[in-house]
Amino acid sequence: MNIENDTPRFRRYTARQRREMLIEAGLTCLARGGITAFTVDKICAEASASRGLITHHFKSKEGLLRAVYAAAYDRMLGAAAPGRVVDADIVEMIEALLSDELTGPDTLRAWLALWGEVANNTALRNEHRRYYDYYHDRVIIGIRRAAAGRKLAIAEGALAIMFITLIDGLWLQRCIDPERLSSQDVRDACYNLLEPYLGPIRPQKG
Amino acid sequence: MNIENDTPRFRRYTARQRREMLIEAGLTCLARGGITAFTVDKICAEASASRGLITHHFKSKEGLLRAVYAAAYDRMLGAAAPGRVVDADIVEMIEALLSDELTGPDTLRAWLALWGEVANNTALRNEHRRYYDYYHDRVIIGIRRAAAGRKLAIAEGALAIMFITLIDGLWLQRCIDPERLSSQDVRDACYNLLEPYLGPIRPQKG
DNA sequence: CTCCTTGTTGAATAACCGTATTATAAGTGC
DNA sequence: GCACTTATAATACGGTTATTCAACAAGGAG
Repeated sequence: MNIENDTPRFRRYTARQRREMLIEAGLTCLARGGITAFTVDKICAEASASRGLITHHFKSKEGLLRAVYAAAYDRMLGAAAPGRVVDADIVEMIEALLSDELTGPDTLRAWLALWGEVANNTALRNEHRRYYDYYHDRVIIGIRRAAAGRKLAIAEGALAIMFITLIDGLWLQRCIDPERLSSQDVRDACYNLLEPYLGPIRPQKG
Repeated sequence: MNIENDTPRFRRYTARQRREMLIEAGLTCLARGGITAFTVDKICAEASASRGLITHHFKSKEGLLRAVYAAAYDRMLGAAAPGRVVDADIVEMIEALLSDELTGPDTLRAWLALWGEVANNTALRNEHRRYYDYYHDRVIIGIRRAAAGRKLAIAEGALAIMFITLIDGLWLQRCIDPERLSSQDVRDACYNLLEPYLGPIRPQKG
């Protein structure tokens, strides 16, 4: 039939490209309406793809969700841990974890939806633990360096737990009600937590 | 017809009783499977009620969700703020906020699901703000009392934000992965946060 | 130009969703 | 014991869900 139509009916991407498109669309849907909006129809519409593709590339919707979770964590760790914070400076780590890139409302809403799934999905929780361990280790390294040559009045591990927990809480609050905490409040909280134990680390203004 | 059957076909509760049964069932479903499991069918099955009752008593499923959120917050504040902590002792407040009653896995999973909805539902967010303001005020009172007669090196409001945020983060982490943080880790984090600013407040063992 | 792999489409399906509606009966006031 | 209110049950309905599957076509290999 449509021999005369010279525009192809669809674009054929590589498997890798299409997977990334679907993951990105999944994150967008999570940010837009939580796990309720993480729907085959909505995701495929967002990605301009047909319904069958999620099954084809990820075996199931659940498979896509796992890939989305891994991608979200990779972005967070990519911004906060390796590369640009390769020498694990705790101040750089704080600034990275509080950067607009990681704390935009859409990103945080997606995280909140994913956390909810981790709490209810054993397979996802195992994935979570691997990533969390890596994150935790990076923070400890940063704290250890910042405290170099000084005697800490607290175990590094305990301080790392407090720091990570505070970051999580800050993200959660900014997610639930973005207008509540200013970005200055958020930074102050981080430094106020660490400085009693690490001494002054707050970067000078200007 | 069934005149001979002397056991009534159903029990007729007061509106107040039935509402509480449905709210309780709603919380159970949220804890069991997140917002995805907050379903008319599942809730009514859990409450041993028929499907029409949610509409009848709450006008809509959304109405029940609002009631569930209010009930969850009332329980939290009831345990942590008034009555038993009427004189706003910060240590009692910490112990109440970390009590098994408030930090059981089911309770926390329900909270996580509710937070996800608050982030996506404007009507719920307004409700949230009212409760949160009250909670925040109680914490500030507790901090002010603990610091009585001493000069704080930090604003009460800033410390209250840090404290509330840390509690939120602790709940979140225990919710995502309950085996991660021991209850001792959780208590230590709270006291480690406050003591640099308030001085020793940790209760002695035994 | 032809074959073949595989990314893609979209209809079909069965299960489930929330709500509206109707009939019923339990409890209350009289 | 009668009438009335309303909590309850049960069904029906339109919409949405995830998944399956057969047909299709894009693009590379030869």
